[in-house]
Amino acid sequence: MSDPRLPRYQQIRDDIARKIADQVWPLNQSIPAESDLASTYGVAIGTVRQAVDVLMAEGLLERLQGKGTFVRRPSFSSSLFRFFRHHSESGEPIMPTGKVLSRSLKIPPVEVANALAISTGLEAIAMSRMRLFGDREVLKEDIWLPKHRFPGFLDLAPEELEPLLYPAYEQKFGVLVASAEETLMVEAADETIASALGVALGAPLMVIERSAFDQERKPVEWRRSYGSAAGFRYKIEVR
Amino acid sequence: MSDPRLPRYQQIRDDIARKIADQVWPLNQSIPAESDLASTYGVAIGTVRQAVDVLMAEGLLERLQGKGTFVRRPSFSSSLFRFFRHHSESGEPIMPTGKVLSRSLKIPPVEVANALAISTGLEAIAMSRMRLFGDREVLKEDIWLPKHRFPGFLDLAPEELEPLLYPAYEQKFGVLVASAEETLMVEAADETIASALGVALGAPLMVIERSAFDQERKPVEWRRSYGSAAGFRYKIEVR
DNA sequence: CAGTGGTCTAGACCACGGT
DNA sequence: CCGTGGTCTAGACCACTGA
Repeated sequence: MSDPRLPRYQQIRDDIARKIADQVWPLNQSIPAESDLASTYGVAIGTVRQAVDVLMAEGLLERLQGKGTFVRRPSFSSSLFRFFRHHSESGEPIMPTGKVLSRSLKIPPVEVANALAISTGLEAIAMSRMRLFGDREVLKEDIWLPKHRFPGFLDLAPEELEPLLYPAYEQKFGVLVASAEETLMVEAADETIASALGVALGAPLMVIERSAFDQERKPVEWRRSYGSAAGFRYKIEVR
Repeated sequence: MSDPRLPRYQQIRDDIARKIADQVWPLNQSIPAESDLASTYGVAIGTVRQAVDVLMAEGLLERLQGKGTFVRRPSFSSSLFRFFRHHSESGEPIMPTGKVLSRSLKIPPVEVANALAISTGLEAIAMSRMRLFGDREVLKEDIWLPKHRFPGFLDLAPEELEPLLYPAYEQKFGVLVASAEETLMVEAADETIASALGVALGAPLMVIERSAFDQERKPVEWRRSYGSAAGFRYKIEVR
């Protein structure tokens, strides 16, 4: 299974997590009943429940009494789009889309290399991207990826990276973004950003730096997003 | 105990939570061993562990193997000061202080009454406050409290509300802030705010609206904070 | 109704901390 | 060494879901 020095329930957690990652148990489907798992793993049912508890806390599983235990994806991705809400005429939030402008290998700035936990001076994948609400350009993004986690990334067709990146990370490279840190600040628009977003030079910009992590909390992406501060709303639950 | 229709472990959770609130088991001290609790409550040890699991997830208890289970306070209050970081010359973050400018009873706007879950048209406690880093005024705050949770609030000496409000809420009124929702947006400074904070008229302001909740998720405070967007940094962990 | 997760029992032994 | 929490067992019965 995994490291045999770990507690049984951790080993079982790892095994279930792998089966989910390998889509042996696909998204939104139920996994075997806890009593079945207990007998296949040869442990008491309480031990299986401990493993499932951990996976529930991680957002990979959801228990529904009387129905079963279901594979879920952290609702995370939706929560990453809390900001820059633009509403349709009917008042519903619009799902933002993304359009990749360029991709290349570059040596990242030191702070990016640190954020990605790669040695300074080594190349990484650099990507420039525009986020759209409908046909309105609302967000310009500079994105960096550690190239060892994304082999062949530059060879992908642009369509494979649209409309959203995180599903592509998961399906093409098995990289699941499970958590992130965001830092928000306000800056004045310089000329390139102003023209890209169609705001006045010097207009207040909301700038969001995000470090994204996988489930082992290893960094898998760093990005910096720029958007007009007008109409910006960022809602967050604290603790 | 509490509602006898609830599962035993929930009743035990409530009883432990009450003993913590009443300081029968004070902050940073250990509570009785799980085996002791099991015999006093007359349940199996696993049931006590379930109750403690819940309280751990809520941040009220911390287990230390070999030592015991200790009463903690959600590290929350510190996390509320992530924003507007100003650094001393040595680079250490400075703890902000607060100075209450005025307190009175007023009828709050509808959206505040809703946020506090009180009937519209009823009076609430209104408070104006300035936040300081050292002797620099960096944040102006308008705060609303439901008066039934804070009897005698207007009679407190101002010193009892300084430097921080949440410890005063807890010690004087037994109101523990356990979670909050914050919404961030950027606005232009009007004349009163501009002069209060010493920024130019129309300068970009970071505006933070916060609804604070107790452990039953009942609203206990609503506030709106204004600060200059220059130098603003807000760091948040997502999911 | 059968099958699922939710609660609970009454033990056992292990790992860690401090005396 | 003892006392703490951490892991694990092998059952039991309850509550909910859907056929």
